[in-house]
Amino acid sequence: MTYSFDAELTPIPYNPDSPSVVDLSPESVLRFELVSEEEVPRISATRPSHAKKRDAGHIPRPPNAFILFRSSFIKSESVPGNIEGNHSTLSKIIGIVWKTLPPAERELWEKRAVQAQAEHRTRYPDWRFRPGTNVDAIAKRKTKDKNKDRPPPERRRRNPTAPATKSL
DNA sequence: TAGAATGAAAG
DNA sequence: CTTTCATTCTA
Repeated sequence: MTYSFDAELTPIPYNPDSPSVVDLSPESVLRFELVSEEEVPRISATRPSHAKKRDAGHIPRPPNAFILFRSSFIKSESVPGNIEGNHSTLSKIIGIVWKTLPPAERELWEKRAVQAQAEHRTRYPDWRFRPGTNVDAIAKRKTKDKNKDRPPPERRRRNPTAPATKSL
């Protein structure tokens, strides 16, 4: 058996001080930043994360490759706000772009996600993804428990893959 | 074991 | 609202 491996499999230069693995990302170009001290009160390490009002100290999950890509995409101002400032639509577009991304780039983002995970894990070694620890989730759970007899309305997400009456 | 669900960004 | 991915949870 002869397996052929790509000789250009990027050895991943693990440099603690080297932020970029491959200068293929737009961030590498984002070297200058016009940050007005006036505009920046003292955000310190407080992440903008406005996803949901969480108690201070809530540790957000590490971003996925897609999330990183989307953030970079929007940050890159690829789509001027005057064209579309709605992230809902942007997400759709970026989603398509993501699908059209070349495998190489996709892997690149994946590696970035892995790095983010590693960093996150280093910062919060004991952190763990715990879905259902939020009040919202708990409330939903209770609701489900009450209505556990009746299946919830089909969620408009993903495709149901028709179970095809699975008789057990 | 496999599917469901939640959570992440962000304006 | 919307995306995809990852991790967790439940049946």
